[in-house]
Amino acid sequence: MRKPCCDKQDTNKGAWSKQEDQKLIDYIRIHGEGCWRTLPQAAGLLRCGKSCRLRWINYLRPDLKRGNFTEDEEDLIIKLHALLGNRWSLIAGRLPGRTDNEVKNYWNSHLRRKLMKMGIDPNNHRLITRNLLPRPQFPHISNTGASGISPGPKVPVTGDANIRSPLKCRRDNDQVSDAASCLDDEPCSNQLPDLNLDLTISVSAATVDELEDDQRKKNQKQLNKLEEP
DNA sequence: AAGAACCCCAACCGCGTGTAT
DNA sequence: TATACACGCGGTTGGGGTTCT
Repeated sequence: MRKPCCDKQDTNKGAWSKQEDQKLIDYIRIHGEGCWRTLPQAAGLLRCGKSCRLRWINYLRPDLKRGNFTEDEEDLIIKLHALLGNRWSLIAGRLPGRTDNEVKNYWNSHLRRKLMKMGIDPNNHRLITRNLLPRPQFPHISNTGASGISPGPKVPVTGDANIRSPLKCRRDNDQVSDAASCLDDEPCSNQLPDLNLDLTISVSAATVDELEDDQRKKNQKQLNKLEEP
């Protein structure tokens, strides 16, 4: 059995004090990041390593961009979410100065609602059509699966939709946005026209399929590049 | 003014993966 | 090969702040 990451009875929990923050900053300034398990003791902190790591990554890192998300960032998050699903660390990796936690929180508190207001299903980035769609819905797609907000069966994905890092393979039943599978399976007539993933203005419907296919290949290449060490 | 309801976000938790032994 | 450990990820929680009634 796996041991707990730290001796819980000897650690503080909850909000960090300024003194704790300072100790962590000072320690990392001198010794650098890493060895999170031994860091708390070495830095004189009564915290578990995990907690230190999270505090540093999400709050104390000097390169963090604080403040509201710009419209450009919003657009990018939406588009990346359509492509990558709930892979917050991957999405955050493309937003300099933003953390996965920040992006995840922003998605759950703002962007989900914003999309729903616009009549877009945030889970699969399709228009919410309510009986307007003549063609059948895809039976393998769950309405709740991709976001992880509502509990429900996780949908295993196949093919290109399951974009993975060659180094950091996620769980086998990892969740990926249905939009991603949508891109792979067939053209989505009700997909947002401006979600062309190239972050450019949309093009005529006649060429959307072609471009999507082309873009998919480009994106895959880029992702593979970015994932390389 | 006060309590309820809602929202936001920092922090925690459990689990999967990679690596050392 | 098997096991233990460290790390990183995504989902969830809870407390403080804000808005509503």
